[in-house]
Amino acid sequence: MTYTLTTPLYYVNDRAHLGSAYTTLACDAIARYRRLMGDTVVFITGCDEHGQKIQRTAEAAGLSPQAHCDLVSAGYQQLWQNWQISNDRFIRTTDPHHRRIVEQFFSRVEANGDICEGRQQGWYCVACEEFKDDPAEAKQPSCPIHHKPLEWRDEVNLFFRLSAYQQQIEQLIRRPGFIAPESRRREVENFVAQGLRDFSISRVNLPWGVPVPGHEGHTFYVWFDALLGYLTALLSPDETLDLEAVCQRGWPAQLHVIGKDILRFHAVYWPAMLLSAGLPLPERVFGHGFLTREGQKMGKSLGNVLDPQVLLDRCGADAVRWYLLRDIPFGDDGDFQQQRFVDLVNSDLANTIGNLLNRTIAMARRWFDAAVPSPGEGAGTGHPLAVAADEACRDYHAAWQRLDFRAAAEAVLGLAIAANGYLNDQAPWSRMKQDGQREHVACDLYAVLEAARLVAQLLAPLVPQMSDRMLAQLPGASAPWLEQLRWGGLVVGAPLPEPAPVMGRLELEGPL
RNA sequence: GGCUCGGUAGCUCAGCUGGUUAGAGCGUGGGAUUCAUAACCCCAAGGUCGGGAGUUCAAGUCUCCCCCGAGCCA
Repeated sequence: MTYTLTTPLYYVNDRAHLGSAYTTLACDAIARYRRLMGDTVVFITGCDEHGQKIQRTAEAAGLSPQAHCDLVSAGYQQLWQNWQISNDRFIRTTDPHHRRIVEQFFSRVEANGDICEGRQQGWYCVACEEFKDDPAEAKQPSCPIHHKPLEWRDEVNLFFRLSAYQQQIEQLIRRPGFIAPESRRREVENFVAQGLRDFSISRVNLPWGVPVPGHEGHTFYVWFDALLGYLTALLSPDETLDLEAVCQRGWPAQLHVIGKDILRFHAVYWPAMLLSAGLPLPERVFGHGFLTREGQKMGKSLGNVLDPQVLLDRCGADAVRWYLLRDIPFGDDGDFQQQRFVDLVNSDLANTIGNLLNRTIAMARRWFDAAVPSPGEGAGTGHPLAVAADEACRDYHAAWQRLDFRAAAEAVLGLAIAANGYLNDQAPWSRMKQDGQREHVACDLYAVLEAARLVAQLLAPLVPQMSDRMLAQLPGASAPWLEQLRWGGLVVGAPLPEPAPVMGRLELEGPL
């Protein structure tokens, strides 16, 4: 099947921070898992580049808005490339073909009678790109989030008739699984229960935006055009395809992964817009939590921002992926703790898993002519490690269904721990000193190597580079992943190369 | 102000419909071992389960109040 998933289209107001990297990493893991499972994946990410905030940021930097956007979005693309993110698309809302999609979408919505003119009056936060509810007589109100003064606006805007979709949205968010994690659903329910209000989708006197066709002087509100980027991303720039084609190109998305702060846009506004345009709705919206650092909010003022590029350069992609995916329950807020990060990477990846592979290959090479020993009859599916592997696989796949990376990682780890324990119980190094134990040892080593191979396979979506390094040391026939996950895939008699550590221990000097 | 989530070992968290000595991993201490990336394996210490009251034969698990933290809405 086709599995379309998206990160948010990141706003190019500033360069990427760890939060964006976290979302993107998580999506990358999901995309890799689905591909391995045989799905046709369309993994979309990109940048959202319109709006007054961008215009002002560019001005402040002495750049044209376009030049500013080019710069920042190139930074995102480079960053994802450095992280080896496997996105299939990178959409920019300033891409020329995006404008065509926005126009088409709008005309559908307008034709459906869902656009009306209205006067929008109130205090506006440019940083939020949002009207606030402060009373008109307020003196110099400021935004509670950005701590910046609000600006008084009084303008005629175009409104989208969100109120017309009250019942359909109520029904939608009641659908089990649409909003995930479950704990976040109530929040949206409460909001919807208060009654949906029409929201403005255009701004006047804002040149940096997509012009609204047929409405001179109006450009689209950033959120209206940003969400549509998910559709544009499905169409190639050189095609003359239009909105009609998105359903053949992977729409509806199976999953929107977003930060919890923009849940409402994705779970309420966006579906209503799609309903109005007669397009199918996404299957699921997953709002994950935020990351703090050593218990504190990351921010420029505190000077404690973790730069994803620095993190990558100093620690490597796999270490960071493992820590974030394995230690933070996906959906909850998480705290980045350097000591714990180092402890977990070293313990899980270097010691438990890396060393398992290393010690087993070393033994097999020494005593069995540097090749995979023959297990005889003893290492069939009834073998304790085969049973453990089977259980690990079951837990692992079940965890992925819930997007529970942590449980998936723990399932893999459990198999590695079982294999290490088995080795210690059997103590092949002692048996080799006794007569008549050679076959027994051969069988044990085969089973442990096979368990290590399965560990490597299961690690593929989580820590792909480490997985590759492990598999390069374990001879196996090439086959689809699900077949690779069956016990017994290791090729008897195949040469075992000299073991090389697949994950070095992290030794960080100074804070990240 | 209304509502919603959390507050369980140093750290991150499990603990279903209330029922034997409250669990796991990391960290810490000890032991065993030598195949291995001073790794692996085993054992141990460590918690009055935010505070208080109540329901019950029995509460981390239910009810109420309070304290702390996060969030949504006003």
